[in-house]
Amino acid sequence: MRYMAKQKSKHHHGNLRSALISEGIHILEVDGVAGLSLRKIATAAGVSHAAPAHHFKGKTALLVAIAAYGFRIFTDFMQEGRENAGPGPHEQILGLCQGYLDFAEKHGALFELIFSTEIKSHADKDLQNASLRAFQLLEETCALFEPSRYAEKGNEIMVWSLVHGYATLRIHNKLMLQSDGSEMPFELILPRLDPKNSNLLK
Amino acid sequence: MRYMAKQKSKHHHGNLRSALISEGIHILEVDGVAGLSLRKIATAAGVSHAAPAHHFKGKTALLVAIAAYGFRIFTDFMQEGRENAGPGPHEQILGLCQGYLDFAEKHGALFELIFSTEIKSHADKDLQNASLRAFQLLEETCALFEPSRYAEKGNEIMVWSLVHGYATLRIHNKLMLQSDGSEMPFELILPRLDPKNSNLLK
DNA sequence: CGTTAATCTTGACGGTGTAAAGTTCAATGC
DNA sequence: GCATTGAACTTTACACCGTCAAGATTAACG
Repeated sequence: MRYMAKQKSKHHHGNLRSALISEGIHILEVDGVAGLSLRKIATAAGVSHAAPAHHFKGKTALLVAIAAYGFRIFTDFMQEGRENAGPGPHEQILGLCQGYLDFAEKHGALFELIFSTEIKSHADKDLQNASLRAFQLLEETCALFEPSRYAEKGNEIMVWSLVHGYATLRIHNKLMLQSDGSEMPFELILPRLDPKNSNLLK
Repeated sequence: MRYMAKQKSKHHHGNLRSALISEGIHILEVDGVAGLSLRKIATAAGVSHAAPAHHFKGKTALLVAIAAYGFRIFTDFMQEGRENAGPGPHEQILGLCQGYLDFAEKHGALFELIFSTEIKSHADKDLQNASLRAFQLLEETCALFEPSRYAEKGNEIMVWSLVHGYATLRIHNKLMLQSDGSEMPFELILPRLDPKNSNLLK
């Protein structure tokens, strides 16, 4: 259900594998990580509860595949955030972070899944590639700045830690409030970095 | 077992409630969050699987109690990190963060639990107090610096986000490496803040 | 000493992931 | 054209899980 097989049903189902991932993401957004079970996914895809075993080694393997897909959505959000931002280096990195935060807010369960210890510990190639691409997008954006004076990739890891911490704390913390009750905007805690080629235009 | 009741066994067990929390933390360190079940905790405490229901409303309530205890350990780690650091403001905040990171490393499962969405969403008073105390310790340390020019509590939230993001990313990411393969030290990404009363001694 | 209430046990229920065995069916070889 | 093969899926079963209801035990109290 809810998922239209692209090719006419060949064997019994057609393309169960991608359907399971698709249904998994859907259930994730509805019931959260806690409500995501293999049997529920299988039922949603219209197959018996043991059918997924022929496409994924176990529940974790299916979750890993879902997470890899989630990572690509995550990367798209960051990319889009960048494109919607102004051309300046600071605007660019801020836009990327805004995409980061938008994803965490709109796809909270998926965000929780892709950064859960159960998933990241399993060394799946597809997942690692998807995860790496996300970080590379950040690296590209950080390349607009002079590298950190203190350590190689210092800027990258500083920004990544900052935005990731901000995102996770915002999800389950109410500590991020200013005294007037409004939320602390992320741009106010992101340090300004030295733009590269700052001798050209300014 | 493994836990000695302090008072001679009164009813049947004595003080099941605290024993369950204690056993829960122990199992957590051995089997991780995924391996932590109500029945396992009950068995470890030497009672039947339904006994915990008389002390905690459900599994989540027990986990919340464990998390509250974990938050106090967490706060102790930060306190100790501060005390082991030098007297300067930057050394103090760095020491606190080091305690933060030590806790995340040595008590990874507990760290995962206390910041899990399942726990933090439940509004338990004891948990909130324990959680608040942790943040207050950070606020005290940030009081050694001039407040952020950009936003109230800007320093607090910046440091908290930074160290939290660094800790969580370090747990399940291998991206924090410099080109020589060594880990990026936290002190290299923590921006220097303006110490308060900087006109006195220097 | 009898009552009461808290503590804990026992048993049962539906749900979970996983493994084994059986069934269906498309593709392949002759 | 037809039997064979093997993949896809189903059925059945098992151990474990959280939770609930009912019963047993025992401390505390009048």
